[in-house]
Amino acid sequence: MKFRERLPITLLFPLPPPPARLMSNNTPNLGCTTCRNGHLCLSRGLNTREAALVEDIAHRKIRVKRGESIFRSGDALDDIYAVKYGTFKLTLGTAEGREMIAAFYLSGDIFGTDGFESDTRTSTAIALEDSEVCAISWNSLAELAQREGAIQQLVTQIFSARIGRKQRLMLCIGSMRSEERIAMFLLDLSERLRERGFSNRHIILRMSREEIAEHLAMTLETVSRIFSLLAREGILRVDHREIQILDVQGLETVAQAGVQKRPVL
Amino acid sequence: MKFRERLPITLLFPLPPPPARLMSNNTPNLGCTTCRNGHLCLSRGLNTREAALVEDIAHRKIRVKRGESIFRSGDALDDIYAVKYGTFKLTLGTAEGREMIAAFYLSGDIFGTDGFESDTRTSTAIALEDSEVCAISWNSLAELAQREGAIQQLVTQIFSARIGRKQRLMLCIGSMRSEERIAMFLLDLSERLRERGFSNRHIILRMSREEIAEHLAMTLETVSRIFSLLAREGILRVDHREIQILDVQGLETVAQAGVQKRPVL
DNA sequence: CGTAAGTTTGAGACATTTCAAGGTCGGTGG
DNA sequence: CCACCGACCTTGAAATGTCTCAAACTTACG
Repeated sequence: MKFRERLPITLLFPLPPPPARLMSNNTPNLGCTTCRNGHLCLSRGLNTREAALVEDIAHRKIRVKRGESIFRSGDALDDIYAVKYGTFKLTLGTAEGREMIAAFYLSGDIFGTDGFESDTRTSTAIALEDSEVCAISWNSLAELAQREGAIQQLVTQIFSARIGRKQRLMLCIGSMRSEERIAMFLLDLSERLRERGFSNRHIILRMSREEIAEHLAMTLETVSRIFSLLAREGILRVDHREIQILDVQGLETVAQAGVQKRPVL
Repeated sequence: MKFRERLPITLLFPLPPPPARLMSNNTPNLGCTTCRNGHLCLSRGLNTREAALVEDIAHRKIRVKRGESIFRSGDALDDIYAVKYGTFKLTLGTAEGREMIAAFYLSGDIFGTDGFESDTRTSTAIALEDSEVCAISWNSLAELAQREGAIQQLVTQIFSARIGRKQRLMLCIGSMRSEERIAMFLLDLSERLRERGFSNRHIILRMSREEIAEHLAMTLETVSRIFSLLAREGILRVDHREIQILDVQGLETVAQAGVQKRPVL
């Protein structure tokens, strides 16, 4: 099923597709320097010369349709990716069929950074909507980092931040109740949208209840119940995948302490 | 309370302390090339010349007593560490007081690799027994990696492996029941001990039930109950912190599918 | 209009936590 | 030496949060 905006265009999450003339595969080098994600992506914090170097190795664009994968578990590992526009999920799986979504990636996010110890993908990246990524040859980037200290530092930061993020998610899953996890998830998403220049109060989810559940280690029914609960509390307005955060502070409170049961009068 | 071996010395986990003459702080450069952890640690897969370069920047040794920390959340981030001998736990915490143990590190493990995005520690590393680490200045290592492709590759592998490990733990916590988690934990520990040349059937735990619980996102009571259960099933022999794996295959089965309730005849 | 996919809601089942009590071990001091 | 203490571990019973199963509903779409 194809997802369609049901409202007049509200500038939301994620970035709308660029004009059609840019949509062909192997677009000519458009450049990180002009990319709207520059402040988040691989050229973050670099000077013009350094950014140009990154630009040179990040020119390969790949478009994927909703539901298609960029890489799959078991694939050989050559590239890392930056989301140009769209959204991805990264799924982990075990032999016995347990599954989990390790992360969602928004425009400007870098992904595909695990599995270097075996040169084999251990996860699968799937587009949640029609999307485009910049593919960056890991060898080229490593070579570049070898020559350019600032770029090496940036790569380190990206890896290190990735570890930190996984750890926070782990802590979230391991120690929070479902309301708290959902609140956390929404606040995180909201913040990331804000960083990308969008409303942080008005979110259109690109993922299903089931995908949220798989990410936060719970069932889709529980996700649904929590959304309803938060809506009843007046913290959210929930209309299918369109979420409005009515009470940010309330949501933060829930994230920290769960919903306080109010005494029945 | 100081932990003491209660059995005739069985060569177990972790490495026994080196002879006393090596125990002073700032030991002269003893060298990764002669270190018994060489095959696991920062010189893994390097040739003699490269290993010597690593050796040059990894000469600083720090001893810590049981319960002391190597670094704490909020500290400035200068070094990464390799465990020379002993065991460490890495604890994460949130402002609201939720806690979790993100990892246990054994001899040869590298730790302290998160927080580079802000140059600030986001976790605390505490020794579970009297231990010693090699401190490696991150700046020196980065500089070295800049010149030596093989070392840069190794650093990448270490970071990437760290991400993979966190992901697997996340999957474990998110999708497994408590018996399965404990079985997984023991199998992982067993395998790591084997890699270090010790018995993989006979384990002396360096961590309390509570610490295992904090690591696997459950309560200490549940940990205790599962140990008892697995002992009743004949899979383990449990005597306080001394664990014998009697039935490896059985344990693997539990890790994959939990304990099957046998019908009451 | 019917179907499929996604979502909501309820009721009962279940795993794990919480609370509480008792047990063991090793160390310490009378 | 023995009694006591604190830290740690074990076990039970009740409480609780989440899951499972089931049904009904919505929306998109042929």
